[in-house]
Amino acid sequence: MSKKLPDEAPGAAPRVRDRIFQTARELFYRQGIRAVGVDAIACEAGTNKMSFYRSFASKDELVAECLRAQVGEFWLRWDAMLAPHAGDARAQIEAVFASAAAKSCSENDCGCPLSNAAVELREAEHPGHEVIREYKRELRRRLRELARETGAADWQVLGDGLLLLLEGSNSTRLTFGGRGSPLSSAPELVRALLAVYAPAGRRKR
Amino acid sequence: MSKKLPDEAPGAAPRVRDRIFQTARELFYRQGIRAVGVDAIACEAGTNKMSFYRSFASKDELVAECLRAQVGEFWLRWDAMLAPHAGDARAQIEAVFASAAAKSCSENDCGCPLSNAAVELREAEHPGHEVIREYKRELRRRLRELARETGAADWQVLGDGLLLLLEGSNSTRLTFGGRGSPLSSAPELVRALLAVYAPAGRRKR
DNA sequence: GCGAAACGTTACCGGTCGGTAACTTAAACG
DNA sequence: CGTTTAAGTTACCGACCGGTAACGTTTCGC
Repeated sequence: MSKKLPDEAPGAAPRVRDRIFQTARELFYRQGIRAVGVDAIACEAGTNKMSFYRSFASKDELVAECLRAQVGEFWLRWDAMLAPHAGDARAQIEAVFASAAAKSCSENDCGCPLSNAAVELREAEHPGHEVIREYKRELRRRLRELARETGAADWQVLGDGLLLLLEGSNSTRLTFGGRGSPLSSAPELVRALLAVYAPAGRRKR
Repeated sequence: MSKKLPDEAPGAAPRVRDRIFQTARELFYRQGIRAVGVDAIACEAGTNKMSFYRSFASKDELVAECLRAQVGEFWLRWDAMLAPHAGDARAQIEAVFASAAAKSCSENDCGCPLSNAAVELREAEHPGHEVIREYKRELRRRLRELARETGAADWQVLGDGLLLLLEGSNSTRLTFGGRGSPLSSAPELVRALLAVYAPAGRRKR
């Protein structure tokens, strides 16, 4: 606490660890986790492998930490996205899918980094597994909660439907292009599901 | 054509190339493409690396051929699955999702091998890319065709909805367990979408 | 100024990667 | 029989993998 951290100075070079971390997140997301070695990460971050291992115990630990950071930032954006429509679950759901559609339509989007990591990391003992698993469970929980707040009787099914549409949008992103892809239909499909499962359009409480 | 092929004899050892091919497909699917080396494939197939390269030009070519075989077998199963309900697009759609749900609920299922390959193979020049791309386009085309045959006015959107639900089911398979997973709700969600987009329940022609 | 972190540099380790050369063995064929 | 073909065997290649040891250099707090 008494340490003076010369970080956060605008224009100043960030600490090596942070540079490595951000570089790794970018490379992992764009090229895939298994396709990027620690040498490439360190080099791209403007340092070398030795400095890498001074900041991270292993590549697997770095991967897990990248995934944790991804989850944390995602929920921050999630909360900020739902806040303007507090109390209106229907609007919140539509905001989620509008945001997902917008992000996916942008160039250079590679889908959900957590889902992609689940495909790449198949060894059962990888430290990233728990991160992915916990994230997906939480995502399902939140979507079901939103579905419940719409007043839908079958809110579990509706929530799972939202989850499947969201995951499907992420999954198709790598093969279908941004515009004209099936995920541009997602917002309309969400409204269709809402029309079936929460037909009254009644707001929470 | 004058060659006598001593293959297909029941109980006889298949040709080396076929053994390698089937072994590779299994290992690629279970452990991931990048996680399996040609040495492991050859060894698991009961032969060695040299025999591998006598049958396949490179690992990338083997991967592409595995993906092509997967696509071919998938459409064979697809056609066989739809045949009993010829002329009834609604029943055909439900058959597709019932089959997908059944397969996903089984143990050891790892989702769609083509979607997984799309995540693992990010180099733009990989020969497997075209296979994946063509398969996904064809899948979308067929689902939209089925949607159109239900008489739905917005059959493009309905078809894309079916695609997203299917891809979402595949994507969630690696993180959520077989039973009680969101994909068990998929058949019910399909009926909901059909109720919205093809409410008359009218059959083709 | 001084000690102590933080960081850069070089070399190295064993292992595995995809891929190849050269040689041997065995079986199928006429 | 001899020839051809498929297949097994061994050794090897350069490159890269994740990870480490040892040693300089810079920078910062005190």
